[in-house]
Amino acid sequence: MSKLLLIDDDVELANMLKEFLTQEGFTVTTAHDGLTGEQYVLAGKFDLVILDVMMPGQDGMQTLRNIRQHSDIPVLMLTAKDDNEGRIEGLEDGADDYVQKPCLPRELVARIRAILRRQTADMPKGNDIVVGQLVVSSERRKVFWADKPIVFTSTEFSLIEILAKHAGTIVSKEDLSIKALGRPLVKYDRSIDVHLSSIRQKISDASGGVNVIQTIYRVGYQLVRE
Amino acid sequence: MSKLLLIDDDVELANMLKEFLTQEGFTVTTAHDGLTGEQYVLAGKFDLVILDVMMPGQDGMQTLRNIRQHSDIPVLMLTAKDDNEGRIEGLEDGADDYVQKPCLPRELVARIRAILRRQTADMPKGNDIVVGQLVVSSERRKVFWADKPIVFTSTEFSLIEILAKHAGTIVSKEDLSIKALGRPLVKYDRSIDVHLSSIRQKISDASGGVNVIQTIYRVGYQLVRE
DNA sequence: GTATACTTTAATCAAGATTTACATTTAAAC
DNA sequence: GTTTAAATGTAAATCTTGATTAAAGTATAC
Repeated sequence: MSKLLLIDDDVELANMLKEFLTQEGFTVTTAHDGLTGEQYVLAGKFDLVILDVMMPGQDGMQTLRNIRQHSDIPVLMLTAKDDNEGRIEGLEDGADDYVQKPCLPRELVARIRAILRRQTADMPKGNDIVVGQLVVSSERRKVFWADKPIVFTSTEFSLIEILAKHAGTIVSKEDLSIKALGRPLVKYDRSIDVHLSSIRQKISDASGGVNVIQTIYRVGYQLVRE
Repeated sequence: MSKLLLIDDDVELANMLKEFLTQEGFTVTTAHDGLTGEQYVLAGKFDLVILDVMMPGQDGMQTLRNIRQHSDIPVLMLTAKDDNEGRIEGLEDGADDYVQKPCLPRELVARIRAILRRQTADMPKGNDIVVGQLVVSSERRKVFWADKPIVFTSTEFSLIEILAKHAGTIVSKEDLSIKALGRPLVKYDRSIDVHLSSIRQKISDASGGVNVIQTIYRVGYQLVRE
């Protein structure tokens, strides 16, 4: 069954949830602060993380960002009532869903199952993302155009990987910066533009002039399905 | 059950703890100074070390560093109240957790179990880590490429072991330094680079030109499954 | 002590990321 | 339509990080 990591400073609540989730057939590990949680994510092979937003020390948002530096694991956030700002912030930083605290365990389970289902549906074979002729292998960090390898640098790969994951939808430049470069976009920062330029060049060379990355002025970029 | 090594100069306290931990199902060996403790670590097959920071002669920090030269065994440190500096220093030097003295035996047991659980999550099957043609035997501290042994130094082994444990995911250079060398990465520190260079050379020689260690620029390294 | 194996530092080169600079495009205001 | 300010594309310069080799420092065994 699926392995969950529960990060919450409230030990009592965590144990209660753990008990309930275990009964539902999940394997649950708990961590009671953000830093420990992060280490667990890197070490253990979990399928999903449940992360409390409000924690002393390193809070949930920061933990989420740190986790996203290294891992694409689905994250479900536990948030205080009506914290819509945090909700939006978290979704931008890569959270997969939200549940309000205090929560009905049953709802929590339903959302966990929904995310896990979505996850496995998203990625059919291995970890390869296929968009038309373009194949992005997250596992090997390699990219192909119709089986022909394209050599990308590390940052270029991160960018095309993000675009490929969200193929068909628009990703903001801000998002690209945070997720691929690990820092927010500042004024006059042209890094993303330059990297995208190189990526387009390389894909164009490999494909014979195809441009799969579309610019949406003042909104972002999207990888188009041919 | 798990075998613990308790290193503490306070004979009376040590015996008390030993008794309690034994009742909890652990097998406990005691040492009353750092040097003796170190020898025990190297000699015996322990699962975890409980180490007092304040000891006459060689103190706990030094003992920890010495242990980390040769072993990745989990270490839980016993520290004086509010010694946050030492706490940070110790974590940087590779301690797995902290407990304040005087401590509730029950909390100690909980933390021991937490560390051991985390540890076993790291190593799911047997003790040999197999990644493609590469076999890393933690027990014997030996490495093979398709049954052909490769001779690694102690540090090289620690590095490839860590990478193998996290095969398929990225490990930061900072993490490698802390876990393999037992110290944080400082500016202009090229040690990890040099060791990785040697490791690559040896694996390449043994395999006939294969490079299994991938660099992710400014992020870290990962062992790829071929 | 001396020899040996190992680790770290130093130095150099190569690869990658970011900034700069300028051309071009876009959308809105007039 | 024309103008304008902001946003984007891209080439080149600059800065940062990684790879590799050799040399210097450390520890260990004999």
